[in-house]
Amino acid sequence: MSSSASIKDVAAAAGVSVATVSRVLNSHPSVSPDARTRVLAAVESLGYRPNAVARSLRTDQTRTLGLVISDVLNPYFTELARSVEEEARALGYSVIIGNADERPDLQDHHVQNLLDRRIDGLLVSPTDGGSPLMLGAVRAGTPMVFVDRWIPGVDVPVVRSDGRAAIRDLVAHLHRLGHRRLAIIAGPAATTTGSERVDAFREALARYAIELPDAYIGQGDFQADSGRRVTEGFLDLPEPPDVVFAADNLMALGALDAVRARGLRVPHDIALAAFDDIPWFVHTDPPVTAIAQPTKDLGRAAVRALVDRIEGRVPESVTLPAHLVVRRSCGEPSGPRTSTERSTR
Amino acid sequence: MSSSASIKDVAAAAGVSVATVSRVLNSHPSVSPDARTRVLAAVESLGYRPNAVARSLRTDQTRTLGLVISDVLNPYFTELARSVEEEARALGYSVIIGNADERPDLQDHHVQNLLDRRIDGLLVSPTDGGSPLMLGAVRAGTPMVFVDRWIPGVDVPVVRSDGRAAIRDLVAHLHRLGHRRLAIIAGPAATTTGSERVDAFREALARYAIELPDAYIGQGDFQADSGRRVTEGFLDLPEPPDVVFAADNLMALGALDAVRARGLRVPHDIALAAFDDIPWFVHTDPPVTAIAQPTKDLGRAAVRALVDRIEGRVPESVTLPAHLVVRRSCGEPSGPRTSTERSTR
DNA sequence: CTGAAAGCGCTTACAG
DNA sequence: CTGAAAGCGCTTACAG
Repeated sequence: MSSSASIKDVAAAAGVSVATVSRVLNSHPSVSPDARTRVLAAVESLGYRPNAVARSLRTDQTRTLGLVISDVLNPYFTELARSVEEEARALGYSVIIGNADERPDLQDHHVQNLLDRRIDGLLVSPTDGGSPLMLGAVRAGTPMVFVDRWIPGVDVPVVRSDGRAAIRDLVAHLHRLGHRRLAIIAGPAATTTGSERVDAFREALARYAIELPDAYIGQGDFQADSGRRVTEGFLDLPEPPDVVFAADNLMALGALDAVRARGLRVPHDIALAAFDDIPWFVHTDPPVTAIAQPTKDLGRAAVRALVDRIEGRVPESVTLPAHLVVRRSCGEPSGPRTSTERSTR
Repeated sequence: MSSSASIKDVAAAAGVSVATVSRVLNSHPSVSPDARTRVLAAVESLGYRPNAVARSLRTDQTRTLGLVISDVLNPYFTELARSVEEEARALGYSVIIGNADERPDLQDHHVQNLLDRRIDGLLVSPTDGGSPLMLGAVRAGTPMVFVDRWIPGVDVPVVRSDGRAAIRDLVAHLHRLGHRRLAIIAGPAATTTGSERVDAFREALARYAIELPDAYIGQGDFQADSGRRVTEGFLDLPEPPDVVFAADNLMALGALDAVRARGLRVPHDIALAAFDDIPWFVHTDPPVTAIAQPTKDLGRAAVRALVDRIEGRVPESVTLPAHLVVRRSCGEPSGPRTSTERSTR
């Protein structure tokens, strides 16, 4: 219960002023070797650790980044969060994660909390089109970078991956396998990834003169339950689709649940593909064809952009390509169904 | 770039002293209705938000909890972290997560960082037997609670689940299916969950007069790669096991990778079971039999214990039971192999 | 009910 | 190279 030593205690023990202690702690050049030695000895023997709270108040920097993501339980965001933390640590920053759970109100709660704690910068993957709070923070000059999703019309660097080419590849793959009735489980239209993936899908279909009727666009929210619900709707259609493309991996999980609950089989009865690849997709029944993002690189790039901004350099937006990973959930890649265990990648 | 308003600005705008502003902000009873109204109006019009850093320095509390877990990428810990954050938020605390990645040095880094930031209390799932830093923090009186894993001989409340009964059920299930050569992929012996699960497994086997030879104990580290490596070793044995029980879900993933790489089939060639259940296990090929922990409840209980400790009440250790979820990865539950899609739970 | 003042633990011009 | 002093933005006895 020994309340920890303060800089005063160290100064007293070393026989110097607190200013000198502070200088050696911050490796300020003008300290005599003798003073330095005595201070270091005192620090050691007292087990002194500077109070980061006091330092932050004084210097007006917390060396902390805030990360507000849509859903920690989504393996994509978990990996993103991990990569963010690693890069931040390498650059001398800590990160506080806020989980918005796809709820704008929770997102605002976390943004406000992070701002109150005076984080040096904010990384956010917005759940919606931008609340007054978020827009206010941007206007107030809070260093910010959007990652994965962004808010159109707001002047903030964006680090994301472009899935258009991969979605074209996916549609080509599906078309080659003979699928013509293609449906999508979309994310919320208020998110960029929600609307972009639908747009890219529609454009890719157009190349084959295939329409994307409204009945084949299911409105999900990036969480498993919505994937389940939407898929049930598709299966109830007079003319169900041949393929369901889930705009994220959790909705794909929900789709699998729904298909299985009906006693149907993938890809025999209905094919499935997902945006965002995860390790488990190799082992699902069947292995799931997915579009993989360079998640680690995105996290790293986002932190670098934010730290550039914080430290007065010019941050850059970054767009990295995603790529298609073909497995067996849309049918056998070649000819009639065989038992080949093909693992592309 | 408007540097945010301070309490002084509010006081000036409201025509009162900063003390009065502070009082209304902290809902101190003795403030006149008139003063309160003027302060609130000033707060509103200036968009004032108290500086949490300054408040923390003054009150010596940050309303922040630290959570140091072994591996965020492990879905079990992700769910635990989420539950911890939810309960903490409900009680008015924020949480900073440190990811130790099963490395004692990283664990120490995070503990030190959290301590420097003066978190009010620490929740930890220790990666090892306890570093001098961790033991020192306990001795210094840092409010602490262990969750999932703990350090023997250290007087800190523990919130965890007891897998013994579930492991007995698992072994009974395996025995009933005719399996006699049972192997385990263990976690690090330095962790309690690492050693306990092996002990419980050995004890359960003893009830059937089955030995657990050293060759059937593979040393893993709770991460996927080790599960892969250990499983390869098992398969190379002159007499490979009938069943592999992975002590966590990531090592089970690695085991599946290894089995598939050999072109073998679960459960036909080798059966598989895992500690820690995850949603994907329903959809793997085959669905994986697993032991499920009440993860959400553990997170909640851990936060409550820690907050009890922080706020001067007496914290209690909590042990919750885990339970077996039978699926198809150990063979058909009844009679010869059928195609029944049984989903227990 | 209210304000002036001290103080939380630091850092940093300023003067020497 | 060093120390005294101011100040970061709050809270809280203390006195009135």
